[in-house]
Amino acid sequence: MKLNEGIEWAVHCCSILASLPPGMALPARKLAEFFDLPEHYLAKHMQSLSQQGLVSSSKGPGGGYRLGRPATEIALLDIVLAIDGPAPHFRCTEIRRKGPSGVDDKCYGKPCGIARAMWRAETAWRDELGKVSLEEIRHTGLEETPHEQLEKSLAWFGDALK
Amino acid sequence: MKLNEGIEWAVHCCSILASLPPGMALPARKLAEFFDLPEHYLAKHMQSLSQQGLVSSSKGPGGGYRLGRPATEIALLDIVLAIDGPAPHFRCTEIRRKGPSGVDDKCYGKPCGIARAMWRAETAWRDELGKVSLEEIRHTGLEETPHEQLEKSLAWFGDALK
DNA sequence: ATAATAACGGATATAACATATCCGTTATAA
DNA sequence: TTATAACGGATATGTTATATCCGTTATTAT
Repeated sequence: MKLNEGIEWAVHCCSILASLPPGMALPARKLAEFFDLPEHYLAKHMQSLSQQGLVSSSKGPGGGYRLGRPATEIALLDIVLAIDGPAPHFRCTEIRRKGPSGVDDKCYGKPCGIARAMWRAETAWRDELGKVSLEEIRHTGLEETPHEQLEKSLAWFGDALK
Repeated sequence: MKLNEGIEWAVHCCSILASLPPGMALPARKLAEFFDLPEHYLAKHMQSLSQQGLVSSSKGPGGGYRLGRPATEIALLDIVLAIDGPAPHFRCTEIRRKGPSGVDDKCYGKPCGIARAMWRAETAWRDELGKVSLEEIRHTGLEETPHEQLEKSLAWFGDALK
């Protein structure tokens, strides 16, 4: 199993948006260029973020994306779910009911113990993602970005936002 | 993202094997029949379990699969990894290094904070799966299986093991 | 010995999903 | 009026999961 690559893209893009001067917006085109990503496909992911309210969008020249709420109030989990969708990764198909020994559906109460255990693990995963704020991501990212890259980025965005 | 359906199959099958009288083995054919699963495909998954030592196999008539070690010493995590493979779900493609502002690879020390956060969540997931033993799965399963199904199952396996 | 069973590995076919592009539409700013 | 940019829908492509089939080897029962 592999997580959607768009998750990595979306988190990085949100982190950039979190560092944007208030009032400014970045179009998907610029974000794609900055990370060397396929423009149209990234645009699709940005639309998913927009639908969830994580970013707000404005059309037309000078338009683009900005954060939909403060970076302290966006969890890594929010971004992951926006891209990956809300469905649990483990899907119980109730094979315990199938086959020659299965009995009527109404004999089974709660979901089977195997599914419950798998879902508990998924809850632990989500909880961990829920603890991380976009602000933390942004801060750590800034701290750990090489100086040279930081300068190049500032210059590039300076030009881009002209 | 969706987890391999074979995980559900494998855990259920292991749970059956854990209830098998010592010395007995069940062929993939019988397991597939019992859960109404595609025989050859299930056989592939059983081979994965075998490669990891979770089950041991014996060829020829009367042969089949049995647990490779006591159910108390097999974690749900072991089964999940045997089927799903050891690779992490989140794969960092290092897009931070790409694009016009990226700098030389050796300027980047540890993996980026986003990947680290994603991997922390995955560790939480694995930890939770590591806490659950096959013996617990088996016990819970037995307790929650409808009486009628239990009787049918015993009869069916009785015939099957003749 | 011979026949039947069953795991095993490799090759292949099919279905589902992720990845990626394209197009027409709408909104908006210059 | 023109250019920009988000948006939604349709489509193409690639990759992975699902599923089957085959020949081989080991083993048991006849």
